[in-house]
Amino acid sequence: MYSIGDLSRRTGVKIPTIRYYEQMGLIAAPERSEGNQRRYEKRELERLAFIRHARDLGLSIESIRDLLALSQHPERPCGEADRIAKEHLITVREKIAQLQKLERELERIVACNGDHTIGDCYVIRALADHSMCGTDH
Amino acid sequence: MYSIGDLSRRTGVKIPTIRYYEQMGLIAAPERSEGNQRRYEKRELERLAFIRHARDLGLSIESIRDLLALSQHPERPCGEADRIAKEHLITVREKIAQLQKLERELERIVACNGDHTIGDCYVIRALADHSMCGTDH
DNA sequence: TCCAAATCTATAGCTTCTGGAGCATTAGAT
DNA sequence: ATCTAATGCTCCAGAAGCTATAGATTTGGA
Repeated sequence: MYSIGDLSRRTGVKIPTIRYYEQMGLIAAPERSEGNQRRYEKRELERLAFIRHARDLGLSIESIRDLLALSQHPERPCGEADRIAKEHLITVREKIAQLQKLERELERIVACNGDHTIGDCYVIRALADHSMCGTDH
Repeated sequence: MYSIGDLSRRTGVKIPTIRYYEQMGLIAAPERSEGNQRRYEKRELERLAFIRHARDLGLSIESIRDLLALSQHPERPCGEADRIAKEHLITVREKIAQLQKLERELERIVACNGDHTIGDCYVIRALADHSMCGTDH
């Protein structure tokens, strides 16, 4: 039996976050001690670790809910789980591409060395005038 | 004189967002028409375009507030503006690196082709068992 | 037994918007 | 001048995913 604090330490999920996940229905409401404190079993530790890992990978609460539901049915085909992961991979790749565009833009903007005044600062001017951009965004 | 709708069309910032920026103090409360509608000048159009551009580059409202304050003082040295942009570039690069780690992880996980069952699905197992990961996160 | 640490509930706040309800104003056509 | 469709107003709630606070209670160890 783990207290909520134990669970938090073992999974790295903060205590209020565990309670939040319970509220969101990602984990079931656990048994309570005589004094009404949450008491968890190993099963719930594993489930929370699963959630933590998926969150670390950037999956949304919604996707995780779906994956957890799927994992309750080991006999079903896994195409759906595969689809969720693949879809997420696509969004991750899009995000990377987007950020790399920003990186290039910022690199150009930051080329100013800070030894002059705001009046002719490239950072400020570049932000004020979109037409100075190299890429579209 | 622009109405809020004009401003929105010209800058690509949605109307409620413009009102939100006003509330947040990024743009000043403009003049009003007799009937209490917002009426903007070119100055405010430019300021909003600046904000839009900076947001597109991912700068926080706080950073933008600072940059706008700086731009009011063209005679001051621009080291601070430079610092804000450089700092942002660093966080962008960190985000990219983080996402690339996730990309590699997801690529490995997704290698499953969806033609079997949940019971032995690599997606599900990889999420359940952190030790299957190639990288730390 | 006593006390500090942990936990409880309920609620509000964070960030950056976005959307809706219900009503008022405006611009353009007639 | 009048009508009407589009636009604007304020206020409030919600989205995502937590985080923090307050004030009360429970727990575990000395």
